[in-house]
Amino acid sequence: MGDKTTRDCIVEAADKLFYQQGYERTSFASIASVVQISRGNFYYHFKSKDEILDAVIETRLCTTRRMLQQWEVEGKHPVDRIHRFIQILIDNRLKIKQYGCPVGTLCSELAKLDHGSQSQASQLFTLFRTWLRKQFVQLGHKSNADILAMHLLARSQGVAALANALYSEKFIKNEVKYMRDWLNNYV
Amino acid sequence: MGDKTTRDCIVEAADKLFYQQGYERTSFASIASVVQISRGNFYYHFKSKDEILDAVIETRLCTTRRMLQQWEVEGKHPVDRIHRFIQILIDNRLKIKQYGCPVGTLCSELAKLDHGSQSQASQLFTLFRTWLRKQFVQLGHKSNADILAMHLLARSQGVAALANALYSEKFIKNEVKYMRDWLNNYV
DNA sequence: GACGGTTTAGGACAATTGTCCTAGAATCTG
DNA sequence: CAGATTCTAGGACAATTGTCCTAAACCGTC
Repeated sequence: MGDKTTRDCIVEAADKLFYQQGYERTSFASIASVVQISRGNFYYHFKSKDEILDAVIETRLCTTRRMLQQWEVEGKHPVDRIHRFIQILIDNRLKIKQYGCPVGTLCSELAKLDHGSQSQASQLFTLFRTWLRKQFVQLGHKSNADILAMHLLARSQGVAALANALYSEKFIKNEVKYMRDWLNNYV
Repeated sequence: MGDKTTRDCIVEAADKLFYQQGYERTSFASIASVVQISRGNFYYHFKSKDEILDAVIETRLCTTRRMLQQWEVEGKHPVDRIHRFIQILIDNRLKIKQYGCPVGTLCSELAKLDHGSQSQASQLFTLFRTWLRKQFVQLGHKSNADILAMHLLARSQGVAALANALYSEKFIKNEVKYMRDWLNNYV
């Protein structure tokens, strides 16, 4: 476990399991067996299961913010940065075809559970939305930058959803090529 | 309940609840309270909960097949028929923003549960895929008809997923307009 | 009205769930 | 070393889950 605190280990394991099995499906027992702590020990670190979910979302928000910031540094041109966004579909294609998009599937599950952390989870989308919009604005699309950002976000969501349902890697590659062409023709 | 059999009532209620709350979340008790039968009575009609799921999927497959057949009759031109497909996003926009796409969310949940009926559920997608492909073939796109079918399917999935996550009706309308333009420019 | 198959109600079952409690171990502080 | 604080283990708790069982109600047929 290294030098990470028990709390961090719980959040890390929960993050992974929530993605792979879903939030509700993941029990305290299954997290405990991964982290190797007793079931009763959770309640020293978290008051409830919902609180673990909040911590997981918070972690994901931080990670995503950092990632987007990093992309901002690496990509010289806005087009390069948007291409970097599209690239995550390729990079994560194995996990996507198996578990779908971590953001999309979590939001979908929480919506069905009518869970209170729903709006927090959707902030993950907002992060990408705002970031993409910024890039499109820099490309001169002031009036419809948000439309374009949402469009690209939806496209990637659709790719993830279908690739997961049909368990197809090839489809991801097809669509990514399509998206790249779209982007290059648009700017 | 009319003259429908108890079995039909169970499947109907389960269908609705599976969509609104998810498969795992929906308990026998909650179905029972809708159909107004005792919990123990289920096992006369179904051997297990999985069997109810199978029946629900089977029903959805039948309904979808009928609907696609109907569209085939109503739409004179293949383009009209594809537009009819896009139109479901508008027709079901209220439910979509609240619960997502019934096909997409079910497949996503079953994938996470690693459920045996996963492939059955994804047949729902295949139904649309085959139907759309057929329309594109009739439009003369022989070599990439399947690519186009999958593309449109993914677009609609993405719209549903995002509209659900951000609870936005307006976004659906935006994207539908976009999809219609795409279709008209393509053919 | 008596019979036999179909359908139903309601409770029992073990397992699992999230939650809570308490006693003890570990760690830090003086 | 003594004491206080932080952390942990493990069991108890009620509630809920899917499943199963049995007896009674229903219903058409003789």
